[in-house]
Order: sequence, then structure tokens, then C-alpha cells
Amino acid sequence: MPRMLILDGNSLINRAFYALPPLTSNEGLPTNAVHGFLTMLFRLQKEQKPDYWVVAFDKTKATVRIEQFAGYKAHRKETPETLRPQFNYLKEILRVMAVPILELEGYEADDIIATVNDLAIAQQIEVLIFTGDRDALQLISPHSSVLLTMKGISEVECYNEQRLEERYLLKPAQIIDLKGLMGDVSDNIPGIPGVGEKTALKLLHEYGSVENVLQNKDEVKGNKLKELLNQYADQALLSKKLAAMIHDVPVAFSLDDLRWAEPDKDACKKILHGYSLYKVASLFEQSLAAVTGPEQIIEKGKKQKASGAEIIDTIQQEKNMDGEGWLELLNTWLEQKPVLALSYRFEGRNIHQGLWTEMGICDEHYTYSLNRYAAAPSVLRLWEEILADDGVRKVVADSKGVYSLLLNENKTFAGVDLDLSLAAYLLNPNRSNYSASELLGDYVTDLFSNTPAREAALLRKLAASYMEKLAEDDLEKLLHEVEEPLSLILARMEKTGIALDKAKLQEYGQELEVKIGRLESEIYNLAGENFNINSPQQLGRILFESLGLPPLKKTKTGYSTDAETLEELRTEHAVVEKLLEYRQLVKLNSTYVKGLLAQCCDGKIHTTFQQTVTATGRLSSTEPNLQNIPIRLEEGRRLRKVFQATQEDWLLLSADYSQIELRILAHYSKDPILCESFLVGEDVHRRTAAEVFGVALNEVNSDMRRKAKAVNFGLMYGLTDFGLARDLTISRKEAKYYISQYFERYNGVHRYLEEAVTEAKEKGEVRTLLNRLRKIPELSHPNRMTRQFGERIAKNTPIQGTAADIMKIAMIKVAEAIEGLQAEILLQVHDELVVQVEPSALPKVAAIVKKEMEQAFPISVPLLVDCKVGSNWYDMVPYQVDALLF
DNA sequence: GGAGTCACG
DNA sequence: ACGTACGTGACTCCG
Repeated sequence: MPRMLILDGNSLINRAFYALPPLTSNEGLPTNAVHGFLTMLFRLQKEQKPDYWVVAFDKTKATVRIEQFAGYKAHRKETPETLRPQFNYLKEILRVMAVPILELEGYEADDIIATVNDLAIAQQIEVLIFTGDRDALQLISPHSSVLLTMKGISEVECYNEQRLEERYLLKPAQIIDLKGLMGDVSDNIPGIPGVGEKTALKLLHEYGSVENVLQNKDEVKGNKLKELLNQYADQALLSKKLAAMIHDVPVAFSLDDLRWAEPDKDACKKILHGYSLYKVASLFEQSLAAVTGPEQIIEKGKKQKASGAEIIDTIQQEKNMDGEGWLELLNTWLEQKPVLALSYRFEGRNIHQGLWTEMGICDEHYTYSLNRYAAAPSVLRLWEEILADDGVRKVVADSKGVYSLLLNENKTFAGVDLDLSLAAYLLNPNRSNYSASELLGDYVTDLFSNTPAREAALLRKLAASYMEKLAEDDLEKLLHEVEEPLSLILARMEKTGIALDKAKLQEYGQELEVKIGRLESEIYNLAGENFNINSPQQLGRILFESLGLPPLKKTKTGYSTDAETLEELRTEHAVVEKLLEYRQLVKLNSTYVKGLLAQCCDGKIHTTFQQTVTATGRLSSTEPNLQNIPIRLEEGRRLRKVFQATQEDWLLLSADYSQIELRILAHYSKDPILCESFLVGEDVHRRTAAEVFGVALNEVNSDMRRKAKAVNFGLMYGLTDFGLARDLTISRKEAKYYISQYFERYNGVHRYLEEAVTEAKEKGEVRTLLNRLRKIPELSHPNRMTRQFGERIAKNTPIQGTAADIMKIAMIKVAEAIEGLQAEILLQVHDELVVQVEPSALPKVAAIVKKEMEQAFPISVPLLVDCKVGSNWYDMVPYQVDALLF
């Protein structure tokens, strides 16, 4: 008898989404649900080898059922942002894989499944329905069974008539009666309030159907229940109706459309790899082999052995432990100080408010799982002692995360032996994800049993190969002496946070909103109509169509309306100026006032410093980003008034490197003029102006200096005449002239930049002073534009990256030197450190900070740090460090 | 989710 | 003839 597999697309993708950690493709697209769905699909295909198959999806803008009952599914939770796009990815992939999809406007997957099921049965086809939704049990028949996902998606349970009878003592047709009585919160089917599964089953066992229950309601035991049945009789009948699937969906397909068809293997592989779904791709090949012939299975088996399969076989077995066993084990660890691999899970909104829930731990013999809620207090205390013990070395992915969670409970963490996330980042800073599950992606063949214990065992395995790779690329020192120690400092900075004056911020927000409101009406007046100013598309139509302004620049999608374009149109129409001001204020209000208030709990802000994001080695800051708080324009700069020390009456000390990138360029290039500028401590931009314009230092005017500054600035980015011209609003020819003059005078810089590119092309990579690596595949790309981009990266990365290296070293030294003093580092903004300090400790702390930063990593020109002090991040005044304390 | 815009170093 | 300076993150609109 031929077999058909019907999958409930919506139900299964939802299951997969909530069951799996948030995986992403290399491009950062969320793919966990797609991954989970396809894994289930191919497993099932391999097992069942169906002759027909189909995936049904909801398409419910206006469901037929809405007409019946307005509340139906009205309260369903909105699809999460990271799930929504995955429907389209999945459908796209299914199409390439020649898996039939059925959906019809106005109907749910359920209804389509019921319809297809009927048709298949009529054609003597055996049906297996795969879903997470118990509703489907109503479709069970002698020829149809239902495969239900149980916990998560790892376990499934197969229901046929017999099993349904065993489990519920019900016939398939009674499933809708069951729902009619007990309702279903997720589908917003009301049922009878107060009647749950137990009562509903009891009633059905006795009376068989909702109708019959209602007919005999007077003899039902229990006054309360009788009353409920009386009161909600109609609602129960309606609920039963809602629970019944529609069997006659007018969806157009023939049985032949659903017949299994061999897909284009290469196209499938390509699209799966496009979404970074490597595991699924290999599963796909296996399942294909399973259906297309035995020869290929053997072929496949060989290949499998050669890849990750062996490693899986050799990882430590998981060992179950009782309380006694734990105590004994932990004491042994405390004594013998083994290396432990760790993996963790946590609960809570985010890492700053979270608690770890489970840890997977792997020593050289076994792997274990420790659950905080299952473990005895004495076991937890001992485990915390081990976490804090520097002698017990740990292999982890994301040590900052572990430390953050422990800090939430005022516990500590030490003994990081190897942070695999940081290691992977140093080996290749271009990846998008360095989570444990991602790093293990190469090894994990069975994602569903990816427990913390298993993860820990695999991390331990991974550590060995990473050590080798780190040694090969000469990155061990940078990892162990810079990144790993820094991660713990970052965790403490995040935990400390920075205080926010909420009231003042709200006040500022109201002030902004008044101004924004005024500007809004002025803009509508000047434009002659109302529109959404925040929509670049609508704004473009107003400016360049209604008002007839000249469109100077285009974007991919239409007119450009950015600040640069508007600036040029300023004199053309009065509305332009208002728009610029409007944009500025809206930005301040939505990103900073609203954004910061939303992140502010307990009067403090805790950012997250990302240590594995940038390709150059810089940190980044998220949720909220505290590295881009306005400063350039006064309007925005005022925001800085609300940032204060977390300790009452303490001061903020800001220490920033002066011209660090130019100094690094001087070091690299050994250019005599540039080096001299820094050695004698003159104004570099003024000197550059003198050289480029061929005048004496005292003849340099402010315009000349401004231009020279732009050149110096541009150098670090791989300057072009076009870019310089645009920045200075001068002709390209003029820009070109300045650049040639510059390189003539600063020929050391010129030579260095050329050599940097040549060497990068040879090696395909660049390095910073501390050996940080960045591969630049763009350098050998066929497209000229891309290649030139690679060249600019080759010029910029050693400079930006070295600055980042030096700052990281400085942070480690500063943190160590101020330990025990009344001071804490709060923020890092690339070339600036913000420290909070008790006023009387200021002279000493400022001297330490300045010294440690300036001497963090000596290069051939001096590094200079300027200090400023204030009670908030706005009112900062220069602070002269006492030379004697230095 | 992608595009556009704009905040920072 | 083409497109154009490096590195980030957040918010908004829109399909």
C-alpha cells in the first residue's frame, strides 16, 4: 500500500523554533526553525520513504472561521520577529527540494490536512500526519495515523486508533467533543470555563458527545458542574464546531502533484549552504540516498566515517549522579584541579538579569549535568567554589557570559584555560556567530540531543584542535594575555553599569517632543500636505515631486533624502532646514531618550560589550549601544548630562588617547615628518597643513588646517580623491592635488601604505602589532571594486586593530592597578575609558589611568592620554595629572 | 528582513 | 564607465 506523509508546516516550524537555540546563518539570518523543521522532515523521509508527501501551511488573513466566531485565535501571540522570515526561507527551500506545498487563502494547515487525508484514504493510500497539534487526532482512521511531537521536537509519539483508545478511551471523532468541553487556550476556543481535560474525559466516557452530555446535564454529578453546563451549553456546542476541521477545502491539486520526486541535488545543496544549514544538507543527502538506492548508502557510509562521526563516538559518556556522588566528585576536583569543559544554559530576560539553570561539565573521564534547582545546596556551594578556583582550569565558550551570570549572584569566576569563542574569533574574526552550538556545528550530527553535558564534552574535544590552530597562527599570546583576561574585566564593567538620571532624561524627552511637534506642523504647512516625515519614500515624493526640488542623488529604491543631500538643498526651499532639524531631534528622542529609558532598570544602564563582533578587534556595545552617545552637536551632547557615576558623589574620569591611530601610522611608516610631529608634541594637523600648502607653521589658517585634518583622517581609511572631495566639498581635482602633495611630503606614509597592500595581497591577510589576524579574501576577488575595498581594509585594519589591541592591554593594566582603590572602569569607547572614582582618590587614580594607558604598549612615538573629570559625562573639565604621582 | 538614515570612534 | 574612506548599532518604514 502506498504511503503519504502530511506535515503541518505551521505547527512544526513553531515547535522547532521554540525548541532550538537561536541559530543563524553566516549572514546572520535566523534559521533555527528551518533547521529543526528540515531535520525532522528528512529523518522521517529516511525512515518512512513515503511515496507521496506534502507540507501544509496556514494562510489566514481572513479565516473562514472568523466569520463564525470573532474571538477565534484573536489572542494568539504574535509571531516573533526571528521566526516570521523563516516561513519564507523554509518555503523557498522546500520548493527547491521538490517538496509539495499546499496553502490556500483563508484556510489553516489543519483544514488542508483534513482534505488531503480524505482524498488519500479514498485512493487507498496509507497516511501519516506529522504535527505538534493534538487537534489532528480527530483525523485518525484505520488508514491514517498521527505522529505528535512531544517534548520539544526530539520525541515523537505515534497515535493510531488503538493508541488513542488506550490513552484517552476515545474514538477519533470524539476529539472535537473533548475540545468543545475543555476548550483550547492557544486556539482561543472557549469550551466550558472550569472544565479541564479530566472532567471533559469523564463526561465523554459517560455520555459520548457534547450533545449527549448537554441532553443529560441534569443527571450529571456535582451542582457546580451542572450549573456550568447550563450556563455554557451554547458555548460548548460552538466550541465543538470550531474544533472540527474543514474537510472540503477548495484547494487545487492532484494526487500526482504530491508524488515524491527526485530533487536537483546540487541546487538543494546550494540553497542549504546559502543558509549555512550544513547539517541539514548532509542529512538531506543521506535521506536521498536512503530512497534512491542501496549503492549510494554504502558510498555515503564511507564518507560519514571520514568526517565528524568518529569524534562523536569518542566523547565522554554522560554519568548520572546523586547528591552523595556529586559531593565526592566536587571534592576530588577541588583537590586534584583537573581541566573542566563547561557549557551552560540560563533563564531570564538577558544575561544581566539571568540565572544559570544547568551546567554541562566534562572532565577527562565523564560528562555531567548539574541543575541548579535539582542540586542540593551543599553541592551548589561546592560547585561555586570550583568556579571561583583559579586552579581548576576551565574550557568554555563565552567566559564573559558565565562570569556575568555568576556576578548576578555575587559569585565569582576564575581559571579560564581556554575560551573557545574568543579563540574562534581570533582565528577568524569574520564569522558572525561564536556561540557554543555554532562552534560545535561541525561536530554535532544530532542537534536534538545537544544538551549542555554533551556540549561540554564536545567543547573539550574541540579545545585540542583549537590549540593547534592557535599555535599555527601564532595567536596564543593575544588570546591568553589579552582577550581572555579582558573578558572578565568587561563582565565587571557591564555589571557595574552607569547611572542614568531618569527624571532629567524624561524632561529632556518632553522638551524634544514639543519641538518635534512644532516642526512637524511647520513641515506640513510648508509642504502643503500631511505625510509621514519618517518615511524616506514619502519624503522623497514630497520634496522631489510635489515641491519640484532637484533630485541630486538616488538610492537603490528611490530619491536620496539623507542629511548630505538635504544640506545641498537648504537654500532651495524653507522646508529643508526644518527637515534637517526634525530629523536630528527625532533621532535624539527615539534612539537615545526612548531607547535608553527602555533599557534603564534600577536607575542604571548595563550595556553588553561584544568581544567577537568586529573584524578589526574593536569592541562593540549593544542593548544599549553606549559607544555612540552624541557629542558632536550641542543639542545631542546635552544627553551626556544624564550619565553619572553609580556611586553617590563619585566623579566620572574620562581618559582618551590623543590621535592614537595617527601615532600608530607614524610607528608603522616611520615617516620622519609624522614621527617628528609626535616627538616634539606639535599640532599634527597644523604641521600637515604647512607641509601640504608649503607655508610656514604660523602661516597656516583655519581653513588650511581643516583640510589637512581631513587628509590625515582619510589616510586611515584608504583615502580617495572622491571621498576627500565629498568631505570637504571641494573639486576632485583639488582633492587629488592635496593628496599628491601630502604623499610627496610624507613619503614614508606613502611607502608604508603601498607596502601594506602588497604584503596583504601576497599573504591574503593582515596583522596588527599584537599579531591579530584578519584574512582579506576581497583582495583576490574578480570584481575590481571589491578588490579596492580589500586594499582599503589592508590599509586600515592594522591601524584600527593595533589601536584596539593597545586599548585592550591598557584596560587590563588599569583594572589591575586600580584594584583595591575607590574606582571602577565603566565604559570603553574605542579610544576613551570612562572610570568612576571617589573624589579623594581622584589624583592617584587619574595618574594610574593615564600612566597605564600611555605605557600599555610602547611604540616608536609617545602615546598621549588626556584626562577630563566631571560629575556627569557632559560637564567634563580637563584634569592635569600630578607629575609626582605619575 | 532589508533599506535608509544617523549616532559614535 | 563605474563607484568611491574604515569600523560599529539602533530606529523607522515597508513589503
